[in-house]
Amino acid sequence: MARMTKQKRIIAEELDTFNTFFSADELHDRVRERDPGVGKATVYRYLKEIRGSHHLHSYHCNRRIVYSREQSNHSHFTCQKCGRVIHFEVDSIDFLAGKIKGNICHFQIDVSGICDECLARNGGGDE
Amino acid sequence: MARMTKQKRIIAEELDTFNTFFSADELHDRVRERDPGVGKATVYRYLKEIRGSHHLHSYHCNRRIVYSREQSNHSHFTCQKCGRVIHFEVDSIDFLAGKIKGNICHFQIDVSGICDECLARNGGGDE
DNA sequence: ATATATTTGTTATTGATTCTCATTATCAAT
DNA sequence: ATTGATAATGAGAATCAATAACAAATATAT
Repeated sequence: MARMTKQKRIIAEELDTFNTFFSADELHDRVRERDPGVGKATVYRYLKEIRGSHHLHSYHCNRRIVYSREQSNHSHFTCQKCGRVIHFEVDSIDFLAGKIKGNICHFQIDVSGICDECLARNGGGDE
Repeated sequence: MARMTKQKRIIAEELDTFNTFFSADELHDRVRERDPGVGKATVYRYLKEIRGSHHLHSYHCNRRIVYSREQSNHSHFTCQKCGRVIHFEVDSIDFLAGKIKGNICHFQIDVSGICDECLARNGGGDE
């Protein structure tokens, strides 16, 4: 069973200062401002420990793990040519009805394709 | 402008032998069966070159890039506790209407939360 | 306070992807 | 067929977030 430690307390408190998405590394930076001795492995371990609870949600974005305190439906469109990422929000999860067996912490929609600008430039790169 | 080469031809042909999702590494393996000299960087470069065309779609899954020849709406639910991944299909993209400015090659929905089994085991890991 | 199981920090690895750069190949125009 | 400009290649190194290993330090129940 998990034990509370000085390090975890600091990490938990600093975690609470984020209002938006953050990475393990960003959190580690804030933690080290208070205690330079805390190793990044400890941060990664703690995040893994509490993710999935209502305190922390995690998901993938551009091959990295990203965290947020609030449940979110942050979704994005990525251009496969130029790599540009455009965020958007989806308000309803009705389309998921009946598909998930479990407790949904959050969802994200990942759309990829060719953005308008790249389409204008070379017709979509399919020539 | 892109030039056709012996290597690209082999890669393109082997790519066609996949009926489902595949990774760059898996493709590299098949390519090397025909020409052991083809480097992995060439495979990665070619995939990057043609992805987004109607010949190849790419998306992320668990911090890796995965490819498919067919457009797909392959979506999944990942349990944040046990890591289990459950795939499902979503038939309509009506809910994306008006949100994307560009040409949609494919989309995926990434749901995360706690699966039924983990919920039964420890109530969601939030204690 | 003692025992013991967990946690920590350091350091080393992993693993997919990208970069480097000298060499080679493509292709349009001679 | 030859050339020249430039794109492509292969081998290996670099990157970079995330993990693993492990000895030393700590927390909690007794």
